[in-house]
Amino acid sequence: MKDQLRLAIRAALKQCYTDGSLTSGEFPKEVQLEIPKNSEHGDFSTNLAMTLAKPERKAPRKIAETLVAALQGNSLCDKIEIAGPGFINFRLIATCWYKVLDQIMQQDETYGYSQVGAGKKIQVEFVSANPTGPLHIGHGRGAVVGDAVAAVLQAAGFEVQREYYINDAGNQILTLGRSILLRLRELQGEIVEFPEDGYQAAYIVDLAAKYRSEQGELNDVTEAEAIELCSRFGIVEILKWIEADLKSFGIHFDHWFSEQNLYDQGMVDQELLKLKEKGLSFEEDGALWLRTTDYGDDKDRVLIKSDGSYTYFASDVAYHMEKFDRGFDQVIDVWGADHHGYIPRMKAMLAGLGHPPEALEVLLIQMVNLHRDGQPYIMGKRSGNFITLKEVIDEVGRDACRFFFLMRRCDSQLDFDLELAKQQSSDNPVYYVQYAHARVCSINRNAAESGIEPLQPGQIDYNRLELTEELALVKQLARFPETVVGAALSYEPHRIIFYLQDLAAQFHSYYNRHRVLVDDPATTRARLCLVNSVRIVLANALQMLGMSAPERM
RNA sequence: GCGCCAGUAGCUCAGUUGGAUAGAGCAACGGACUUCUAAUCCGUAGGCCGAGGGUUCGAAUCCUUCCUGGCGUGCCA
Repeated sequence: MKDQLRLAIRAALKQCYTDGSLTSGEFPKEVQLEIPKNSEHGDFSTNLAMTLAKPERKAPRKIAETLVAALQGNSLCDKIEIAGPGFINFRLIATCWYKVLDQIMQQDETYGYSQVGAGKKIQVEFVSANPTGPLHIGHGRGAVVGDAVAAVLQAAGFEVQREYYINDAGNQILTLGRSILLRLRELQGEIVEFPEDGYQAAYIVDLAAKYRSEQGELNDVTEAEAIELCSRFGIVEILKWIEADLKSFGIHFDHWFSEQNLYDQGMVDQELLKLKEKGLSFEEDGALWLRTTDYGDDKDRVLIKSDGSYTYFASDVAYHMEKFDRGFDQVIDVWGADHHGYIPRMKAMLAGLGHPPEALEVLLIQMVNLHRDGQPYIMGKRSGNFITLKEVIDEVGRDACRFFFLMRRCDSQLDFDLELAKQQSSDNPVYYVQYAHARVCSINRNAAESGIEPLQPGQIDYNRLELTEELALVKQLARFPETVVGAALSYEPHRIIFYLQDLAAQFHSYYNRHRVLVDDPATTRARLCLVNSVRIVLANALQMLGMSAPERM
């Protein structure tokens, strides 16, 4: 709809240039069309005349008049007006809008999906929590946002890969193995001193017990081998937990990428060599450094420490180079906001190796503050009230959980109230949206009971939809595809959540004011078509974001 | 000190990437179930968009200087 109008405006502008009524020959890269907040200003509005004021050296309103004259007689609009400082406001013919309903009924579960990203490969790497413990609430937000970003991109036609990077190398893995081993020795009756920097949590004891019952005791191996065995066992078990949690959230990854594998394949050394050959790295104080300050970082960064071990940055360099080798046009990393200091060095590394820094987009996920009944819920790792993601999902349910995580822009902090999220009341926006869907389904059941036949394309008389609320609903439905595209291109899935709430509100209001099933069959059919279009859009949006669209509530 | 993010109604937040009179949900107050599900709707009230300066036809949005909160600033992960 919008695109058609945009084309018409472009054509009009071109005509003005050829007939000489406008002279600058200036063509904006894109004709800006917006939906005015105030519906009296029409369906769409453009500021074109104002942007042309400077090159044309004429008053905006004069230019607008010229453009409007050229636009007369096109088949889309029934009213074109000049307003304010030079806006051109368009009101489309109602029958134009009603075509959207045909489109929705016809496309059904594919309505809202597009091909704007066709041919582009994007990778979204998210969660990537260390396999040293269960996922917590903060991981949950990153998981849902990452998954939703991926889903929205897919809906816009991009080829998307979801990837989980497993940090299964390095110090914390040693600590994990050591911690399990010590607990295992305890179970074997030894008295051990548990170090401060070990993992204290109870699940380590569980892992030790499981090791003991499945693998037996560890007596005839060296310390190093024992730690190694425990680490590997722990990683596998914990990854099983993580995968199960994510699965209960409806999230699955296309690819699990092991850091250790990067080392085993020699890729880290290979990439470090490349950096050296390009003269980007240097040795100092017995360590190997990357000169990231050449590309805007405020400090150079260590790749290999003076004791010969690698930093995480070293494997991250190799990992990201490997991502681009796989042919992605865009790589998205979803990180906790506390890692933001890492971005400059990553971008510097990419620039040094000849990749445009924009090819990596880092989405920072701000903190989640847990609340219960309005009171902050303090989580100490030491204290007993540490709450895992699994417990949250079990308590509030998958749909509510996902909805709450998507309700905010990801770079603003999120207050998550456990009581509110599980409340099945009007305070809870999840049910508000789902209820709208269930209501349409209920109308359909009633329609079927009273013998109304299923809708046939072509037998619907849209002129029966003459109420202003009905036209407004149709316009809202027409906005869904562009909302999805906008959410995809800006990596902002929360836009769809707000769209859903707006649509549900409009529907509930309409439902309360007017009956769908009325005496007149033609009106009934037209209204059934309208509310079912609402149902389809609600279902598509919910489904896209991994939530259910219940038929009854 | 430096860097990143945020600051919009009493609370939690949107604001279509610079557009017209700044919006929604809670909370408050007053109404609507004999009618397709009241997990709903209708109405009232609520604002110096943190503060100052700048850019222009036009700023919550862009540039700048401050103020407040969070996070970061390791040869930690």
